Amino acid sequence: MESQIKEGISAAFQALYTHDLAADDVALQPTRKDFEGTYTFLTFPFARVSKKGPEDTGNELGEYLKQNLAAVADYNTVKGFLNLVLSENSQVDQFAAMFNGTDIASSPVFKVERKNKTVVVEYSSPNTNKPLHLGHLRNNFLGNSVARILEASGHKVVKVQIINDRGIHICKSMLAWQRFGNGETPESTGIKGDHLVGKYYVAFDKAYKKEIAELVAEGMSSELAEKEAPILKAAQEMLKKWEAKDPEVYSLWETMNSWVYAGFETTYKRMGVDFDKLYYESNTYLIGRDRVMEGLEKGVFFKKEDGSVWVDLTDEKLDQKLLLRKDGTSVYMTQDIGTAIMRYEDYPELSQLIYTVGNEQEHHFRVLFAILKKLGYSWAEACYHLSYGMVDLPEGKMKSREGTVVDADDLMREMAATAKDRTMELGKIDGFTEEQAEKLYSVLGLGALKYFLLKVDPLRRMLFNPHESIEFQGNTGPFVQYTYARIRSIVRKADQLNIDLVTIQYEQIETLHETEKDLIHGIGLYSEKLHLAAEKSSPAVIAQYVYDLAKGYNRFYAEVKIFDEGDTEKRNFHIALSALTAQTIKLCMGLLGIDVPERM
RNA sequence: GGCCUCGUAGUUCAAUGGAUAGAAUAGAAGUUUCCUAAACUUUAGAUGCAGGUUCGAUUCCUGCCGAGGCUACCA
Repeated sequence: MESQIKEGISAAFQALYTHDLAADDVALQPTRKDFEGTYTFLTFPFARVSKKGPEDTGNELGEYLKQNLAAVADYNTVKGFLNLVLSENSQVDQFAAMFNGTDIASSPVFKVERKNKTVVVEYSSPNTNKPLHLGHLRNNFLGNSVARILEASGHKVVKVQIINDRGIHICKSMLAWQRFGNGETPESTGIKGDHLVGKYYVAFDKAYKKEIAELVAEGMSSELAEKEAPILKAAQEMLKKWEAKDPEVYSLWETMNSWVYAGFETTYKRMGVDFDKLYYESNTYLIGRDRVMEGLEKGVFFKKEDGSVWVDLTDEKLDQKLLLRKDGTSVYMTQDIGTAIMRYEDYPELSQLIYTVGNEQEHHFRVLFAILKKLGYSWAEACYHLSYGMVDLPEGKMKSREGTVVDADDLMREMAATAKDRTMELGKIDGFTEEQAEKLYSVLGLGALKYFLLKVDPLRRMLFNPHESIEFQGNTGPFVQYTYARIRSIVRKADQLNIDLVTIQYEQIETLHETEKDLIHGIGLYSEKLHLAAEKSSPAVIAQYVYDLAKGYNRFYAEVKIFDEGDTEKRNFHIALSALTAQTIKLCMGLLGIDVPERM
């Protein structure tokens, strides 16, 4: 539809002003609600071409389109705004072309052109010393949704994560467990593995702070005390032993990590995210170290007197960066270099490598990409940091050591509980089995949470109030889910009545309700929105779109009698339009990783 | 100090340089005779401040004020 109009405007410029304006260069925008029309064309920039005022230009173009384009039934011009009113015929045609019964995949609007490109999308990538929290939820939902969006746009997508399983943080948990753990295990305590390990991370911090306080009391400066606290020294010693593969340390490390992985697995499953390939820092840091040593030999990097290895990025205005400590151990950057190289070796055909990581690490990734480039990897250009804003609480930033984090497992559980309360109040689970009801609560709670976190532009930092943020009314996941469930109810009824949606006589439908026009137009925007979302790596585009669609449907639902309609073809059309809307909603919610219920 | 984000209704979010700045929520008033009121309708309410570019600025530029992040031999 849109391309028809663009062609028409292009032709009009040729016919009226003998001016070349490629159809692709015609910019159309949606007509504002207060004016009649569907598409609006701005004539301000073309006053020079037409040698007339914007309003006259609009009138001339409008008249030409009305005469020569069947789709344009009428027009109106306000200042430089040419509003085009579509003919009802053309809109019915547009619907007929989009609707293909229940077989959505074969519908032209939803058809996907497979591109021969592989995109690697990284997300989650937690440390293994503590459980996942609210920040990880935004990360996982965002990365997973972007992967789905790219997949739906025709790319081959590989979902990966780097598991930060080595380093000083896990040594802290290990040390604390050794000293204070009394042999506790997830089995012995009934505590989920990731939470148990997290408990000892907190215990370490407590002991560390206590030691600092004691040293300061003995007269040491707090700055020095932070470095000299014996328990920290012991953790650093443990890291060295780990890198030397000391059997006792290594075995404890394997045990505690396995607890954490079992815990993460449960959480991911509940979140509805998964991965195609996992990378472990304990493997990649070795590659990173080798490549750094190679770079050192080639003179890309340099060594300081104390033996530490650095890269000089002052030419890129990025300062110097440490790559290997003087004791030879690796830092975060070292392993990230190795991870990137491994990924490229695993997927040499990749055209993009997306890192879903918070905006606090923007500097880190600028440095990483600059280093990869300096090492001569042409694919460094294909690396992209999908940065997103932090999730803040009303009292400020979440701090895991101060216990102000919102735990992912707790939050998901609470969401489902709220969904249950709400559903019970409304008395909507007649005929549900216990199992179906529980499933529904989980779908609704998770839908509310995912939608809440995804509807905001990723770049923005956002506020999460645990007690107020998640609603089930208005611009929310459950609102969209409810709209879907309502339509499914209609389609079930139509099935019972043996209504045939495939052989609708569209030529008998001569008039359309305003809400029907809006819906047809809205559904037609799907592929445009999908591409925009892919281009911007922004699920928020999809969330806004599907909300508008659902809202439009609810208006239709309230204003149009769907079954109670004398004209059989019209009735069938109402149902078909409902069915196509439901299909579109399901598809969009799928892009966000949100399930839709058949009943609620 | 330097670099990077961001300041929109009471609150949480929208707005490729375009019309009278959209939603949701909280507030006020309504809607239940096909289909699910987790819905629909009406109403009131906002661009931090000061300049500049433009026919036109929430959007681009400059300065100021305010919030956050980065600037680790943490990850």
